[in-house]
Amino acid sequence: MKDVAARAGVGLKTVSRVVNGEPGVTPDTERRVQEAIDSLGFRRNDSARVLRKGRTASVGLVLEDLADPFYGPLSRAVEEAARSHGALLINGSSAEDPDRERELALALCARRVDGLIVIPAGSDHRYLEPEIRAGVATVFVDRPAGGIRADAVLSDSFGGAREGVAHLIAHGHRRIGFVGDRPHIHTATERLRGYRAAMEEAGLPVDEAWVALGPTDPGHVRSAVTGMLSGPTPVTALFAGNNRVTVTAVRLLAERPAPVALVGFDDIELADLLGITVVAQDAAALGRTAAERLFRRLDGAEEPPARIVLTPTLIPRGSGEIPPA
Amino acid sequence: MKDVAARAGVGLKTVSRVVNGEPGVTPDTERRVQEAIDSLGFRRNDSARVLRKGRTASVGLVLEDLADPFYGPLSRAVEEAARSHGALLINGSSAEDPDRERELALALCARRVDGLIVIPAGSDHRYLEPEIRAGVATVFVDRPAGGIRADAVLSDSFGGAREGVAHLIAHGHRRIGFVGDRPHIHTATERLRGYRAAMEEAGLPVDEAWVALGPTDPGHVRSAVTGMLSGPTPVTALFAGNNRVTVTAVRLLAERPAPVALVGFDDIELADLLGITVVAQDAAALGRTAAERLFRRLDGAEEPPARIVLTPTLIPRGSGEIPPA
DNA sequence: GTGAAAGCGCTAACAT
DNA sequence: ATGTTAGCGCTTTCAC
Repeated sequence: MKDVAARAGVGLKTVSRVVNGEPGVTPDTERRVQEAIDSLGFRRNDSARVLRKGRTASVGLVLEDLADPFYGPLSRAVEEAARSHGALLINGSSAEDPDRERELALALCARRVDGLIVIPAGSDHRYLEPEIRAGVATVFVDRPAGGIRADAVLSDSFGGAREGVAHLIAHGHRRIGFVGDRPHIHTATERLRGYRAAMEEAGLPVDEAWVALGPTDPGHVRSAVTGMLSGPTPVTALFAGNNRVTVTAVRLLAERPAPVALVGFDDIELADLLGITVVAQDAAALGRTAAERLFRRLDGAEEPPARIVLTPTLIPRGSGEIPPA
Repeated sequence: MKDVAARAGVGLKTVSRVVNGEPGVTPDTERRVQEAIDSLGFRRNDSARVLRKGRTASVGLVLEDLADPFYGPLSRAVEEAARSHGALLINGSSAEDPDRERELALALCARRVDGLIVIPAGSDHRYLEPEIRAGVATVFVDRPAGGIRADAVLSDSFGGAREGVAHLIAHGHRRIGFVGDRPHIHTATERLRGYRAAMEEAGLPVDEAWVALGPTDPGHVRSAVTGMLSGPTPVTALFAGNNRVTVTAVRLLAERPAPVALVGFDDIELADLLGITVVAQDAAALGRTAAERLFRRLDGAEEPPARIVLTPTLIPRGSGEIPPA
C-alpha cells in the first residue's frame, strides 16, 4: 500500500480510500491510484485490516466429519449464509474427539473468528466461556452445549425416534431392536428415549438385548444387529439410530433370507430406490438456521440463548412397512 | 499480552516466550506468567501474529459444492493433511461459477492463506498469476488450471471412461449412450473422449443422438436419457459421466420395464446394494495427494509444476453386465 | 479532497 | 534470563 501511494504520488490514506471505495477522492486521483494498484499487482492484506478493525469477517464451523454425507449439506448451508454476510467459513472436523473439538474451537477463537458454530463432540463446553464473554458469538448445532448457556439448533431426536418406532408398532411389530451411537452422544440417548417412549406407550416390554448403543462402524453394528436377530427372542424390526447404522443394517439385512423391517434416522441418498423408510432431518435447514441465528447475534441482537428445535419427517418407503415374520 | 506482562511484572517479550514455548525463561517466571494468563483469560491474537510472521498456517480450498458427496471426503482429506501440518482449512464453494471461484480464491489470497487448492469452475486462471508469484502455493485438483502452469492432481477421466464403455461393449452392447456434464468442464469432455475412443476401438459408430453434455440436474438428465432410449435407434446401455448423472439415471431406469445396462463414473454410497457398476475415483486420495504436494511446496520444495494422474477403478456390480435387450 | 501520525497485538533483532 | 525497540500493513483521528 505504501508502494502504491509512492507510485501514485499520493498519501497512504488516499490509497486506503480507493481500495475501500470510500468517498472523498477525485475521480482523477482515483484513476491514478487504480493504475498504480494494477501495475503493482497490489492486493490488500486482510490480516492487517483485521488487526486494526477487530473483525475478521470469518466464522468457524467445528463438526464431526466433513466426509459424512450428513455434514456436507449442513456445512454448505452455513457457508452460503456466511457468504451472504461477506464472511468466509473455516471448517474443521473433530472426528468425534472432545479434545480435538476443543483444540479446534480454541484455534478458531485465536484466529478471532467473529462467530463459531459447533457440533459438539464433547459434553463440557465451559472452556468456551471466556471466548463467548470476549465476544465470539457461538451457536451449537445438532447437539446442545454442556455446562454453558448458549444457542442451540437441534432436530427433535426424541420425537423423531418415537414416531419411527410407533410406525413399526403400527405395522404389527412387538419386538423391535434399537441400534444407536455411543451413549455419551446426546442425539443417541434422545433417540433411545424416543424408542422407549414409543414402546411404553404401546404397552410393549423392552428386552435389553434389543438395545445397543456403541460405535457405529460396520463391525460393531453388524455384531449388534446379528445378536438381536438371533437371540431367544429375535426382533422382527429394527430402528437404526443414524445414517451410518442404517447403511450397515441395510447391507446386513440384504444378506438374510427372512425380511426384517427397518426404519432409520437420517435420510440417505438412493434410499428411495432401496425402499428404506427413514425419519429424515433436514441437515441444510439445521445449518441455515444456526447460521442465521449466529449472524443475527453478530448484527447486534441481544436475545437470550434459545433452543430451536426442528421437526424431522417420517418418510415411508417400504422397509418400515414390512409386517412381522 | 501487554496486560499479562504488567500483571506478571515482566517484559512483553517474556510473555511472548512463555506463550510460544520458547526457551530462556526460568520455571519460576514462567509460572508467574502462566498465572497472569489464566486469570486474565488471555489468548494470543493470531491475526497480529500472522501480520508479523507472514505465514497464516492456513490453506484455502475452493471446490464446487461441499454438499456433493464427492467433495466431502476430498475436503476431509485436505483438512487432515492441513491438521498434520498445524494448519487450518478455509473452504468455499464456487457453485460451478467461474466468477465466484475467482472471487473466493482472491478473497483467500487477501487473507494470506499459505496455500490454495482449487477445483476449477472456470477455465482461465491467469488471475492467480500475481498471487502465485507472490508466494501462494497453488495446486489444482480434479481439473487442470487454464492459462497458467501449475500443479494438478487429476483422475484419469479419459482412461476411466474408456474402460467403462469398453466393459459395456464386452458385454455385447453396440448402441451406448453417454450423458455428461457441460462441455466447458474438463472432466466431462475427457470422459466423452474416452467414450469415443472405446467405441472407435471396437469399430462401433456413434450416433450423435446418443451423446448429451449439459447440466446435470435431474430434469436435464431425464430428458437426455429418455431421448436416447426412445429414438429410432435406442441405446441398450448408458455411460453416466458423473455421480449426479448416475443417480438420476438409476432412478429413471428403475421406472422402465426393459432393463438397460449402466456404468457410472464416480462411486456412490449404497451403489453396491443397488448393483450399480461404476468407475470409482478415490476422492480422498485426490485430496490427500493435492495437499501433500501443497505442503511439500510450502516446505520449500522447488520442483517444476507437475500433473499427477490417479487411476480410477472399474467395479462391476451388475448393472454394467446386463446384456443388450 | 487529502495526508501525517498514532496504534491495533504481536515477534525479530538486538540490547542488557 | 530478560527487556527494549522497531515495525508487520492497515485504519482511525484529526489537521490541513
